[in-house]
Amino acid sequence: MKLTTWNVNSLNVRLPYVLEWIELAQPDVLCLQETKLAQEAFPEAEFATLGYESQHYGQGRWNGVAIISKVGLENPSLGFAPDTLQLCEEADGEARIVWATCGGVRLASAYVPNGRAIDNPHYSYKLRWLQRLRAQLEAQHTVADDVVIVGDFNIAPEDRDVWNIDAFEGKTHVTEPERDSWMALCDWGLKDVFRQRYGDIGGLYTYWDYQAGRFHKREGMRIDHILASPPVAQRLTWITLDRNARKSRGEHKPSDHAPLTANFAL
DNA sequence: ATGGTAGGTGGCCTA
Repeated sequence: MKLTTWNVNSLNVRLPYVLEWIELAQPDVLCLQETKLAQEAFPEAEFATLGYESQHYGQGRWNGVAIISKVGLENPSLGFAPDTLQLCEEADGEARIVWATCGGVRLASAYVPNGRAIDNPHYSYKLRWLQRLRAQLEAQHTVADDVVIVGDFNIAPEDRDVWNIDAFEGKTHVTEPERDSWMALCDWGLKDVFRQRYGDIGGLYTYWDYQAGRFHKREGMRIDHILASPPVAQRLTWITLDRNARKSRGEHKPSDHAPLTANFAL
């Protein structure tokens, strides 16, 4: 199974680019974040033409996540499961996670809240959101299951996952509570399969800010991730980052994130 | 120390 995660920063703007990329890369499953589309505005037919089923969870304006699959798409579920509500303080009205079973794997496409700033209420929302993700994992799965959570986590797990840790003093994405929330997912049993494959290598990023020429200066962050349960992670054959997709090409303007693709012998 | 850019929206917010 060839599985891709990609924060497209508006599927409305990016659709031609995404369709072209699908034809070139031929993923079995493509998980998107930041579609910024209302539920009814999702271009389901465009993906169906290429042989893919899809499940979108959108609210328009902001957020929006999708799973697009040519290896089946069963038991879709939008948002967090109701039975984990009691484990957290609040319902989540934002369209940030969608689940489906594709090719025998229980998959989630997730767009973790950004956090904005440490003193912003959105930061504590981010931490609670991650807590609830862990709670749902615990409530519904065991580590022996084939479970994969992919998406934009808005967390750089280690210092080498940003271009210069000193530039992040007092900033979100690298704080201890965020990294603790990340570790809680890893402690449950999920594996960061990019890190599994690339060991100690740093300087490999999935996101570059549009501002200040960050991409051209190679100043990025590794914040998009593929987390797999042990039975799936063991079957990783390769994982690759399409950095070229971050470049402008002719008519195409890029997302600020690059697609990350893992292949599993499934 | 600030701003730089991109996208959606509607007379700024989010990233």
